[in-house]
Amino acid sequence: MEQLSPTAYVILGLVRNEPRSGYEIKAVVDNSTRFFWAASYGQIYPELKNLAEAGLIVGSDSPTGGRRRTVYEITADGEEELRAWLRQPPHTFEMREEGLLKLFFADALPAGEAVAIVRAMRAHRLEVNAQLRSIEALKGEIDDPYPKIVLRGGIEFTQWFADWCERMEEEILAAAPEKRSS
Amino acid sequence: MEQLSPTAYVILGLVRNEPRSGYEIKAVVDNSTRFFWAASYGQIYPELKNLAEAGLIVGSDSPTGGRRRTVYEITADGEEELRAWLRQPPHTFEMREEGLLKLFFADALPAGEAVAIVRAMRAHRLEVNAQLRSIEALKGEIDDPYPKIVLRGGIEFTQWFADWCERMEEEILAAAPEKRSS
DNA sequence: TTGCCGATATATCGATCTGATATATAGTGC
DNA sequence: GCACTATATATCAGATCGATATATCGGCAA
Repeated sequence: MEQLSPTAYVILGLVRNEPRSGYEIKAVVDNSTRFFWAASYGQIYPELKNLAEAGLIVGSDSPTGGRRRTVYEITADGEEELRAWLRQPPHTFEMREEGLLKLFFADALPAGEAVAIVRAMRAHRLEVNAQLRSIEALKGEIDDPYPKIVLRGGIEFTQWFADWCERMEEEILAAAPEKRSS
Repeated sequence: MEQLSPTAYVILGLVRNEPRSGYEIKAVVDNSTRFFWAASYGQIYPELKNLAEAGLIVGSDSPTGGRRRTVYEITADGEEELRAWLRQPPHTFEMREEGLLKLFFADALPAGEAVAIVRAMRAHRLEVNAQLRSIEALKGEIDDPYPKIVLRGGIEFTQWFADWCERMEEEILAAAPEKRSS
């Protein structure tokens, strides 16, 4: 166990307060960390085994009727490992935005078609913004303040990005005014 | 050639106006699209072969002394493929921010230690902001407006993010005022 | 002029990660 | 009884990353 991946710490963090199955972890990730750190089954299940083998979590069988089910909870070693990671400076900062990539190369299109790209980006960001707002509405009662801070950050960011797209649309139209319509 | 990856279009876009070697493509990516779409040698060289095989680019030997060197340029088919992609709505929007992940789980740390996380995020964003500004200073003369728009977007975004970190630092300190020092 | 360093150039590989798919069972609605 | 969805685990091809290997070139300093 030389070095855990950030995804391993997602799991550690999510089983810290309550025991969870791999399926539940995936579901929670898809409603929370997904927006800045996604995880797929292909990562979660093997990682649960690694972490259990390393003694950072322990699994226990907890079947629902005839359907097998293993829930994991964190160990004292796991808690220590999680805190140690939290105290290290973060290393990974990545963004993949196909829309910005298209905008970057928009010169290859006839003048005026670039607005469609910023409009698509704006629409997508507003959609995510709405998703995050509905998550916020659901989670009003939780006491842990940090997930709330991060969630509000996501809401503010998607709004900022959408506004930037709007400004860029105007700027592009100002340079190619013949496409003002539509 | 069922479906090209966005990285393939990065290559198509970058060899569109001037012939470039794989090495040059990597260097240009690292100073431009890296901030929203990175590419490694492990992608670029195999992809150059795929694209050449598909007839979207053509390579020609252009050695420097005894050092072999292959530069690629786009074909008419490649230009068509690039434009067709630009007209499709973007699909990929991903972000991996280890700092936000740590902030999300900061409740596992003693009160007050969360400020270190937002400070580290802020410092990193300001660093990237400075990098982008120096790139902007170098590229003042280029006429293609779209890379400039994207670059300014990156500058504004990193600034916005740094400011958000600052606001969150104040908010966290307001909740745990005993850590005001340092 | 020799030696070293950094830039140019191509290539590869293990590890990670994604997205899709496969296989079951449980519960719900009709 | 049937269809459908949710729960639960698992796997795999392909994409990607980060690091490393190999080799040549140009410049510069001892």
